[in-house]
Amino acid sequence: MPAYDLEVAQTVSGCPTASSAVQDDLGWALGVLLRSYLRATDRVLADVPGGARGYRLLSAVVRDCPGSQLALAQAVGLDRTVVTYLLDDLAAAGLLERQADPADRRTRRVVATPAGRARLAESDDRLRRVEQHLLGDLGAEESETLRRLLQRVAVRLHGQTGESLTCTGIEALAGS
Amino acid sequence: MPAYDLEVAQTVSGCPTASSAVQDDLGWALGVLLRSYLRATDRVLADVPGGARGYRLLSAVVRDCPGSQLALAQAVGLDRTVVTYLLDDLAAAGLLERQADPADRRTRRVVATPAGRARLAESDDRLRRVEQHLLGDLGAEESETLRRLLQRVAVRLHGQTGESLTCTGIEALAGS
DNA sequence: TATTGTTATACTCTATAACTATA
DNA sequence: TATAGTTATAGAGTATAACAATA
Repeated sequence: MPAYDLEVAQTVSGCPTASSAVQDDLGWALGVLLRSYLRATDRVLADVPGGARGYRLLSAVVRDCPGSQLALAQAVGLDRTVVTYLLDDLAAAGLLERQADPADRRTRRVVATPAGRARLAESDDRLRRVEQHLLGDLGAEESETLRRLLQRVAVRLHGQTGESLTCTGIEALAGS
Repeated sequence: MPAYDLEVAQTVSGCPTASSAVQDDLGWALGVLLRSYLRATDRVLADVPGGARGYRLLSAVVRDCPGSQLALAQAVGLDRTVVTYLLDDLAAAGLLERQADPADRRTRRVVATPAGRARLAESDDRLRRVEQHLLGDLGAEESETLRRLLQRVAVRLHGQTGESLTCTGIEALAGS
């Protein structure tokens, strides 16, 4: 994925010419798309403490059933110490609570509050709009084709890396 | 881009069910792809000092004609102080040189060495292979379709964000 | 006085390892 | 002794600002 000049074979004052056009390069397209994606999701999740990782955690709490923090950390693919920090912030914002577990007093059961569920629903909504916006002016059919192909590629890559399917796509944001 | 259960309407012990399947979600696919992309490029560029940003810089030096460090920084979208550090490492590795500019003794003209050009060529080669590997088992026709659609989307997004076309796709790595 | 490049300072993340309270 | 959660420490990375040398 080299850097590119605007034109294919532009020659500038004796310098070597660019070998590829922007239009032909997958890496460039992927880069632009992913960059836009990261920027947009970052902006959209600004009101969730911890940003993308906070969202991911909140999402897991709401959807994957509350469990211990350790189980939560593993499901989301974060270190347990990081989870502590993130939960602190999410709890301070009133989006979830740590409840005592009567069975094992070492563990804390993490439960989302109504406010947390509401915030999550809003975030989900915005994220869906972001996705639609990213695809932009593609027609319905093309859009569907792109989604399908990306899905195929992603499913295969996912199988290779052996990640937990419970994790969300935004997980990449953390660079974990 | 919510987190997902494996099944669409799996209900676990009274918890709310997951609302979407993995297969349908663009965000998830983009996340997986992005993660794989970053991992692969990171690995492939490990022998370039500064990693992806070092590569980007080296690439700009070789292809966009050597200029002042400031011009270089702007072309690549990095802070000039970071460029200083990166150039230090690239120069120490013998991939480029800082030459005095007879016209303006404040500026340094950055020029790639033969070793630098060779290293860049290798990196470009590997990056292309990475791209092909990412698309993996898509057929030739599908692969072409995906590239074309991504290209369309990317060109449009690119126009919206007003980035310099000289920048490479890997720029996303820096999270700039 | 403005500009190029460098160096220094501070701040944010992250990762590792200690610590506590239970079991 | 082992585990869940927390807190403390250290390191990398980044950003901001001060600095030296030219113009």
